[in-house]
Amino acid sequence: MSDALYIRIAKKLRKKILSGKLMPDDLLPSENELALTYKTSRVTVRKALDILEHEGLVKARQGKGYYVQPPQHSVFTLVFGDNDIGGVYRSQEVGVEPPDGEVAAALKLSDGEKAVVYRHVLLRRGKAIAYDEKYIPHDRDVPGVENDAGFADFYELLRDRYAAMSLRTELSILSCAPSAPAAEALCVSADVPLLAVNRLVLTADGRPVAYGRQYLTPDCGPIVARSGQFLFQRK
Amino acid sequence: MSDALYIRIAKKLRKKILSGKLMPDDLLPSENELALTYKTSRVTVRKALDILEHEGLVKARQGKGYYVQPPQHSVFTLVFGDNDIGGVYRSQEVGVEPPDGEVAAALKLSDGEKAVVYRHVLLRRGKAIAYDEKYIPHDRDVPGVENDAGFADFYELLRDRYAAMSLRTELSILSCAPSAPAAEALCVSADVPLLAVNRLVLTADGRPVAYGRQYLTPDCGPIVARSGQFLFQRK
DNA sequence: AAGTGGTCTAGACCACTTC
DNA sequence: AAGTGGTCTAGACCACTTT
Repeated sequence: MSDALYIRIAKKLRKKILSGKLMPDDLLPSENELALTYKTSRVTVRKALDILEHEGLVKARQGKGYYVQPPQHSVFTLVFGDNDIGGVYRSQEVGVEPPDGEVAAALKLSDGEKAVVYRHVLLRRGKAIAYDEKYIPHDRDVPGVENDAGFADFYELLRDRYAAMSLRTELSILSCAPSAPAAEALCVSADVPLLAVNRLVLTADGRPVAYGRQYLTPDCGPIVARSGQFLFQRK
Repeated sequence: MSDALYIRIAKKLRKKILSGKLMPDDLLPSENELALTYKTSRVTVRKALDILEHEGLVKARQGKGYYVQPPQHSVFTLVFGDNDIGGVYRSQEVGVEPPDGEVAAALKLSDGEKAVVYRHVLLRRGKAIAYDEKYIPHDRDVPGVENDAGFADFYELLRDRYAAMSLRTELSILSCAPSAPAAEALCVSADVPLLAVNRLVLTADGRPVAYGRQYLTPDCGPIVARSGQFLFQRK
């Protein structure tokens, strides 16, 4: 191991925790003890412990010490792009419409307000496997209908109006029978169960700015999530 | 703000990024510049930048500087417990069975090997809203059938054999029509689309140790995921 | 050569917990 | 009072990138 010292210390402690040598709620050696053990400074030991704390393996309590945390078996990371089911998008239509009730509620539109709609069908090997609808509140000041040829994800569509870093999304996943337009676009009968993925895009302060619905056929395969929080690469 | 200095610095920089004052791929001031600006040491500035790097807002490049990262709009955090759909669990049956093909494949069981099965129905306000099956490879050495009265999650069932911290789980979410036993247990007809959540529990080195299937009726509501990585509480 | 981040030290003082 | 983690300093040297 030619890692930095604090990486090596973190690895050794992590191994003890993952192997069960240190069990949940156990107390780790104190920072001073670890500094003596590894013949280093307290600062370096703290860097190692910070890593484990970020990974959720350990929690520091002032005046007490570092405790091994019980595992978070209910937290999963799901990678699911607006635009990465895999396949070719074919634009179905773009237009300005009065939205249906679900969309109006999600976007908090009042009566009479309209939305720009982008509808696409996703093809894989020539077969329709998903149907995608995107709704953005219609704003007379903004040229609403753009990019009707290619496929754009939400953040491209909203780029001119919102800083990319300021938006977040809530996904809702449910099972449903296809709606009439979806059944037609996907060429499936009404009894094929589809996976519906609804996407609500919000500003940092919670105002809805866009709403999307995707209907996935069984050909898309399952949506997969892995336990553990997403960790940004720490070399 | 009576936060620590490094927290205050992180907040100011974070605000500039989220508001769009600093855009993706922009270069932040160097550590030395920031140390001068905030009249502090390089170490304290680094602590602030570390936070932003963990949040994925910024990335350090040696010899160059800190760059604002493009947003990760495809990464979501899903909280979905083995046992927290909400409601009361009623044990249906516990037994040792030859598993069906899907289960045998997931658990990599060879022909003739059996599995301990736990079946439960989840009730909410007296109504069946979910059906739950758990499979654990049958091992003669281990008392397989235990806890048949109450409901136990996977990590309780596996606690005696595996250190809690050493296991991870993969979820697969898909839409399906109910299987015959599920339809019967849930009292739904075969054309109600259900959400199926399959759960594969693995050791750290990838050996499967348990498999579960949950069938959720529309009454369970959608599965919800939020964009952004799960951040362990950093006070 | 000069500037950047990456690692590390040997202190200091504070706030909190336990005895 | 003694031990714990929390914050902060003022240096040092290294590796990498740019000029």
